[in-house]
Amino acid sequence: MAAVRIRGKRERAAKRGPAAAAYVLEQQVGFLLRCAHQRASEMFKAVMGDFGITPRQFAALAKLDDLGSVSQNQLGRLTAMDPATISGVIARLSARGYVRQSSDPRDGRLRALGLTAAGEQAITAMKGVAAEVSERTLEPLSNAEADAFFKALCKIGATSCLPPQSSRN
Amino acid sequence: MAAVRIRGKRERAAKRGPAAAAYVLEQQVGFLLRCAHQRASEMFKAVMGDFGITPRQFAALAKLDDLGSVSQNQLGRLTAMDPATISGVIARLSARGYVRQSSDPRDGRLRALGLTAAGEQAITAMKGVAAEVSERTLEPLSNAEADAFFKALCKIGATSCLPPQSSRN
DNA sequence: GGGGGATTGTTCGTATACTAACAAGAACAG
DNA sequence: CTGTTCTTGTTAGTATACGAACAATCCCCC
Repeated sequence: MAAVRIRGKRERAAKRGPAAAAYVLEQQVGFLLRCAHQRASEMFKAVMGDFGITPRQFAALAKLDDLGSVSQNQLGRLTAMDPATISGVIARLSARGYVRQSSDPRDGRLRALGLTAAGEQAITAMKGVAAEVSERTLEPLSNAEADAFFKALCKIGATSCLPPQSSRN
Repeated sequence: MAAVRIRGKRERAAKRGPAAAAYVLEQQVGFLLRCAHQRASEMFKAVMGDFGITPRQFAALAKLDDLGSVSQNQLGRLTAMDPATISGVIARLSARGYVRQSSDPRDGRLRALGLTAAGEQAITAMKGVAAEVSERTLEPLSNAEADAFFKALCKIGATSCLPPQSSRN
C-alpha cells in the first residue's frame, strides 16, 4: 500500500517500466546528501583549517559559547550528536584545554560544561570566519535557490535533532 | 577581499551589527546538511533494516549491479568513497559473500570487482524497496520543493564526487 | 519513604571518512 | 632500456556515528 502513495508522489521514482533497472543511485536523496555533506566538510576544512578543529568540535564550542553552560547530553542534543559521540568530542576538547567540566551540585548525574578562557578566545576567532564556510558551500546556488535549499534542509533535518527553530531573519 | 563578495552574496551572513554574536549554528548549511544526512540514514535503516546493510554498502552493490565489473578505485569514485573507505566496504561485502574479487590480467594493480549470485539476488531485492527511502526522506517537502531541493543538492555535491550527470529520468 | 522507571554518562563494538606513508605496477620521456 | 611519474590499493591513526549494555542518579507515585 505504501507503494501507491509513493508512486503517486514523485515520478522520479517511477520504475514500473520494462526493466526494474530504473533505480539510479545518483538520484537518491540520501546519496546526494552524503556527497553534499562531504563537500561542506571540505569547505569547512579549507576555511577553518588553520584552527585545527573539526566541524563537530566547532559546533560544540559555538553552542557552549552561546549558552554559557549546559550539560553534556543537552549539548549533544543541541548539536545533533549522540551521547556516545558528544562524549568523545568533549573529551578531545577538554584535552585541548577548550572545555572545562564540573559537576552539578543539584544533580549528580550531570556534567556541567563550559568554555575555558582559551576556549572562548578560540571560538571567538573562529566565529569570525566560520560564516564563510556556508557562503562557499552555497556558492553554486543563486540567492533564491540557496534560500529554498535552506528551508528544505530545515524541514528535512530539523525534525530529528533541532529544537523548534524560528526561521530567524 | 573575499569578504566583499561574501557580504554581497547573501544577507543571511550579515553580521557587522552591534554584537558579532550573529553567528547561529542552526543556520549554517554544513550543520543542516549533517542533520539532514543523519535523518536520511535513519530512513534508510527504517526501510532497509531487514537487509542488514548500510547505505554505503548498498551504494557499492547498486553501482556494481549497474556496471557489471569495475575496479575498486573506480567504484569508490562512483560512490563518493575514499580508496581507504571503499576498501573497508568491499572487504565487508566480500566477507558477506556479496562481492567477488579477481585480478585484471592487463593491469596487475587493479582488483576487478563483481557481484556473486548471492550479491545479485540481494541487490535486486533491495532495489525493489530502496526508492522508498528517498520518498520518506523527502516527505516533508512538496513536489516542487523536492525538485528544487534535488537540483540544489546536485549542484552542491556533484562537483566533487560524481561524473557529470545528465538528469535523464 | 521506598521502589520502579526515566535520565545521564560511559564503554564496547562496528562502520564510515579522511590523511599520510607505502608498496607495486604501469606509462612515458629520453 | 631506465628513471620519473602516476595510479592503485593497503595500512595505521584519528574523529565521527550509533546501537547496546551498564552504573549512578533522580523523580514520581503508591
